[in-house]
Parts: sequence; C-alpha cells; structure tokens
Amino acid sequence: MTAKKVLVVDDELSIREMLRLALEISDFECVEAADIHEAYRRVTDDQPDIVLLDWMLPGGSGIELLRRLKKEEATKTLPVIMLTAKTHEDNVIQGLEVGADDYITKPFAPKELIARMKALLRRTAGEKSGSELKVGDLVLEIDSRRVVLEDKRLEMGPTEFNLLHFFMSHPERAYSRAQLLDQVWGTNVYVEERTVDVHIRRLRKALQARNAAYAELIQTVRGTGYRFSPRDLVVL
Amino acid sequence: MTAKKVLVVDDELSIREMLRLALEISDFECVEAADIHEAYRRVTDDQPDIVLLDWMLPGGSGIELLRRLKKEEATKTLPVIMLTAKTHEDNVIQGLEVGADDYITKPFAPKELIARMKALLRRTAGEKSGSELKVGDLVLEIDSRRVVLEDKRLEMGPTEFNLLHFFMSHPERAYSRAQLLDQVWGTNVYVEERTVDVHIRRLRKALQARNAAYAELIQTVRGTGYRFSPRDLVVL
DNA sequence: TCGGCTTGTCACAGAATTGTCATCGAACTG
DNA sequence: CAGTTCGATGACAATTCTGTGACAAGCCGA
Repeated sequence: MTAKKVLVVDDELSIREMLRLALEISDFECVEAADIHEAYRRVTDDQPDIVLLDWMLPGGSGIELLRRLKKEEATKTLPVIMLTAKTHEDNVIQGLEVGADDYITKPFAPKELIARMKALLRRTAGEKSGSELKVGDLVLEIDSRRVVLEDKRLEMGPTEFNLLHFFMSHPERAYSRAQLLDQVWGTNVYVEERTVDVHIRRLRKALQARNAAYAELIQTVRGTGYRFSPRDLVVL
Repeated sequence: MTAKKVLVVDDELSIREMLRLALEISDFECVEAADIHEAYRRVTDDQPDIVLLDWMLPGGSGIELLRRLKKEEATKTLPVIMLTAKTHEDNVIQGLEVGADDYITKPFAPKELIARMKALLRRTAGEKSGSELKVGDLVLEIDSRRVVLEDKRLEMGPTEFNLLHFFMSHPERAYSRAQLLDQVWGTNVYVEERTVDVHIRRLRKALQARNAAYAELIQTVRGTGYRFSPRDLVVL
C-alpha cells in the first residue's frame, strides 16, 4: 500500500513538528497548514487521505473548516480527527456531531494518535470514489456530475444525483428513509422522512426517460424503505 | 428507523445501569452482559449494532473478546467501542490495533460516549457485510430484505420477514407466543398472542410457494408455541 | 431584482399490511 | 367416547404505508 497522506492543520509550529516527526516515523506523508484558508486549499490541492484538525485556529475555528468539508460532496467522506487542548466535553460532542470521525485532546501520546489514525483509515478503506460508476447502461460520471443512460444524458436535480450516487455505491441493499437522509442529505439536518419519497419519485421519473422499465431500478421495500437493484433489471 | 441495539459488556452493575439510562434516553435499545461468555452469546443471539466493551472482565480480558469478534467473518465489521479505567495509552493502542473502532477512558461523560457512538454508527452505516442466513435452499438476504427459496424469490410482508429472520437465527428451539412477540414485535407493544398464530400461518403459506413440504419448517409445539426446524425437513 | 430551478411539505387516493374474530377440526384428558 | 383445550384458517375492517400532484419558499445566476 502506498503511504497515506496526512494533512496537519495547527497553528503551533512545535506541535506540527512533533506530529511531522511522529507521522514520518510511522510512514505517513505529511502536509501542513497553519490556518483555515491554507488548510482548505491543501485539501483540494493535495488531496490528503486524512486530516488532523486543531480546534483553535487563526482566521476561524477549526470546526468551521470541518463543517465546510462535511458539506461539500467531494470532501464529505474525508476522515477528520479533531485535536484540541480544550477538555470540556461539549467541544468533543459538537465536533463529533458536525462530523469529525475522531477526537483527541492535547496533550496526547503520539502513539495513540497514530493508532487512532490507523483504525480510522482501516474503517474507511476502500471507499474512495472512482470517477465513474457503471451499472449496465447506466453511467454516473462523478466528477462532472452527469448521468448517462444508454448514451443519452439524463436530467435530474443535485439531490437526485446524490441519491443515485449513494444507491449505485450500495446496490442490492435496503435502506430506511432515515438512513438515506443521513447518507445523502447529511447528518444533523432536519428534514421530514417523507421527503425521501418525493425525491425517489423524482429519481424514478428521471430514470424513465429512455424506458419505463428503468424506474424499477429503485424498488420499494415496504415497511423499510428503498433499494437499488440492478440485479432485477431486464433490459431489452 | 428502528432503534439501534447496543450491547454493553461490563462487570460493574453501577456502570451498566448508568449506561442503560443514558442509552435509553438517546433512543438506543440496550442489551447487557457481565462477562465474556455471556457477551459472546449475546452477540450471536441478539445481533447488536454496536458493542461497548469494558477492558477488565471476569473470565478473561475484554480484548480477548474483541480479538475473537474481529476474527470471525460474521462479526468482523461489528463496531466496538472499548471502555477502560486504565489510562495508560498502551492499552488504547493495543485495543485500536486489535480492531476496536474507538476507545474511551473512564470516567467519561455519557454525552461524549453517545456522540462517539453516533459518529461511529454514521461511519459504518450501510457497510456491514452482506450477511445472509442459509438453511438448505432457503436463503434470507438480510441486507436487501429478500427471501430466496430454491433460487426463487418469496413474497412476504415485513412482519413475516422479521419472524423468519428470528427463526432462522434461532433454529431448533421452541418459543412461546409471548417470546415471539417480544423478539419480533418488540417489547412494550400490546398485541394479542393469537396474532402470532396468524402470522405463522402467513409465513407458512409464503414458504409453500415452491413446495408444500416447506411449510413444515415451522413446527407447532402444542402447549408451548412454535419452532423452526430445518433438521426435520426432507426435501426431495 | 427578476425569472427559472430545486426543495421540502402537504393532502389525498390507492394499496398493502395488520390485528382480531368466529368457526372448524385436531389433539388431549379422563 | 364425550368433553375440553388448543391450533388452523378464512374473512374483514382498521390501520399504516406509498405514490403522486400541487405549491410555496429558497437559491442562484443573469
């Protein structure tokens, strides 16, 4: 496996140096940023595999960056470990609710940090998105956010795209409306569960553009939710 | 969405009670075990969604259980949070390396624990292994909530599915109607016991789709209740 | 600021599921 | 064998769940 790239976001030079040392010993590649804006740029430029994010940063709290990362589609799944000197657990909770994947309070043992990073990377292994998802004649172009069915482009809203994206990454599996809201809309947004139904309908409608049979890709699992099932599709 | 089931493994009664309270407030269903063996049994019987595992346990260290869980295919992806009074970080590291998904040291704030649990469940949502239960030609696809018998899909309602799910996880054992109501319908719902009969009938009917003999998978235990007994099935 | 697109919610109609009953037959008791 | 108890079954009405069209509010680029 190639070395994982770590983005360290902290304004204290001494901490960054300590981390760099620890990370390099453990075979991680290390990229650093001292403030929010630099951090954001590095995320897009360097495409790290994991982010270590300090709570206190010049130019805005680290949690703002976290919120931003978790909001955008491209960075939503990027693992983030928050670092902080504050021990008040409300911070921890807030961080975790916004979407931090782990939380460590300073001072911490470098070995523990490394262990947590490895645990986190192990969990998220094998998830990164290729640039295209294909199921039969249905192609999801992730980067350009386009959907092509039988060589013809399908029109659909952003939410429908995200929904289809999620479904195509997890086929043949039933999801509850709550799970879909979590996965597609993101956590801590309050939306009615029935809203999912409506978007399912919109997605089905979009899929029907070529052939009504394609609507059956999205199946209703009564009492549970919905399922994307290419297996059942009999295309002509 | 149905409540997530949490298995709490700790030998201290006071801790278990504290956790039970905290968990139920946060809408988790709570199952408890005081030692390794009970814990292991509960993992297979109750199929929790997440495990809170104390480090120190009678009958063997919690890490043994962790190792065992992470070794077996069926439980490999079950999220585990280790709890411990020991602060020595080597424990943390050892725990994380064996495969714990998170680690919290006592004393901890219940809110933080809950937040970590939610973060963990969010990460692992929709990823647990494509588990299925097989009994001869009868396959229960748990993730997709489908039932396949002799390669043909069976149609049945949600309750029948849950019932069959429970039966297939606990074969060759007789359950009273009250027990079935508890396990399948969930506690604190008041339903007539006779209702179970009706659903048993519906399930049998569904199983007959291919061959009448399959109805005998569900046996009546007069005076007691019902039993799922693949052992007695003579398929042609 | 003005349209066009998206979104989240509702209300209503149509389906599917569920819990109960009444009845019938089988099994058990003595 | 008659009397009881217990389970199977079909029917049914209430309840729950989904599909769908409509709509107002929000967002964004022009």
